[in-house]
Amino acid sequence: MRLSAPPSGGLLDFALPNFPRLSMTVRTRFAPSPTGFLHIGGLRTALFCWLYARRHAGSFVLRIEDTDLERSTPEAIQQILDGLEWAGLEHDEGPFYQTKRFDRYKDVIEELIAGGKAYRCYCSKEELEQMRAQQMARGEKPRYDGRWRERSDSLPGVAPVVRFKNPLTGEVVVDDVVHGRVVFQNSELDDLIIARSDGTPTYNFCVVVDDMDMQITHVIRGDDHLNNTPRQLNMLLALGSQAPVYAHLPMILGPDGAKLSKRHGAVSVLQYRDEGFLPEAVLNYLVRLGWSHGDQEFFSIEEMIQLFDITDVNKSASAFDVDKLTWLNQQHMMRASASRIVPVLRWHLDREGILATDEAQLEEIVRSQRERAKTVREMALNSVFFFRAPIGYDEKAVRKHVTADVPALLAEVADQLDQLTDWQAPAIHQIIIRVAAAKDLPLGKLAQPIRLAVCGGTVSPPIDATLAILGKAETLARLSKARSAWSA
RNA sequence: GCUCCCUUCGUCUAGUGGCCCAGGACAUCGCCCUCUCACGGCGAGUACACGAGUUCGAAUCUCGUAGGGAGCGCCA
Repeated sequence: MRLSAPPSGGLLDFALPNFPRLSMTVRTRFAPSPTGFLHIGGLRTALFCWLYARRHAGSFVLRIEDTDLERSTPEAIQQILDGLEWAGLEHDEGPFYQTKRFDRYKDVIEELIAGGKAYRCYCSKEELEQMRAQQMARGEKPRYDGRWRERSDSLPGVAPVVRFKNPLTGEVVVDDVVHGRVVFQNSELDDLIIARSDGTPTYNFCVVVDDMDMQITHVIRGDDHLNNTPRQLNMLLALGSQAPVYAHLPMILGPDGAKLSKRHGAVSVLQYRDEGFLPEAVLNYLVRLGWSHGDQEFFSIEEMIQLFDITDVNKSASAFDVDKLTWLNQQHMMRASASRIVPVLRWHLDREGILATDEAQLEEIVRSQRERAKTVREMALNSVFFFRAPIGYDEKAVRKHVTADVPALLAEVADQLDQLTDWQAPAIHQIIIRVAAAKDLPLGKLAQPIRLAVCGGTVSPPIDATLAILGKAETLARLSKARSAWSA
């Protein structure tokens, strides 16, 4: 049985705790909490989950962990959805919202209490705080001491929390795909709260119920969760479920090696889109953080799917390096088909207030600009002159390149270009070198003034290609305008 | 404080006992190409955290030390 995506917003009722797993179809999930934007770390986790599911023809489930009613926002949910969509990490099921599954959690909690596997605790927050403070003072690990574990009475007027009865002895073994065998002593764990005094379930508990209900086979997440795993495993076992495969990914650090946080280098993945990065480049960069395939640096999405394996993932954290991302971005721009880049370029031009409609011209721009731009945004910025005549000329460049003979030289070139019927780069090239040769000038002495005249600056694709894209009429108009500006 | 995790060039990494006085990539620097800017080519410097042990032989195995990180919440 495969679960198909239920109609959006519908209450999920595929709660099948003891339902035997009928197939070994891989099922991964990405489970962000919507308390902020999706950043690069979250995207990498999502990518690994997605790749693993794709590689094994499994399902990638999206689950929104919004049990923290205080901090979850609809805007954050939308941001996450937009980020994943931009990256192309489409999910097969979901998004499922934990807030829509409260009834299910409540049932499981009751089941646990009835089975003697959980109990109500009437401690006040103050009481717990005091307990922790005392333990810390004694140099002990702060943890709940189980004072209500064996009680069955209640405190009138006090709303209790529900705690999971964690085993007191023995050990929990997490066979992690990335970290290997990690052993935890149950004596180090305490009875964690699974339902707050207002009745709402807590994170660690919801995760367990969801992973079980959604029949997740591979839990791939950040290794900041490694410490949570033994608790979750104990609950899973108490619910009679079998454990999924765990893979705890190393964290991504900021450029300086410090933890990536909101105020420290972490930005929304959508910002990378705005800065002109291609999603496939960002994914390529991310897949190489903690994973490698020999010396290969460049991966298409297809190659990633084909080659990625969770068992090859590294254990150590890695620092985010924009320079390498930028290099990869250019590599992807250069290797992609021009038609792949055109819509992105158009989007960035649009943001500059330029409405570009000529598809063929845009393709030419991509072809001539992509090796001189590291991002599509940079490409757009460098290409503005194709759409808008320069409003002025780079002064320093004028001083350097516009000598007394330049106006006459431009007139000569303009005359010859005017005769040209075949407005193509090779023919334009012939004219320019012919004029330069006739005047016994190196090509640069002529190309730079022309460039300055049509672009306003000294940077552009090769001059023949530039003029070819610009078109005959526009080229002649700009040459004429520059000539009069420089004749004075 | 306690528990758990991590440690190869500045950065991402290759490396699973001899092929490694450590390979690739980004970045840096130099040279070449060149109509600008790039792309591209060639080259240079830079790393096995430290200490013991096992072994004929260790980046690779073991132990310890140091450093970094995570968790210990009625946050996720």
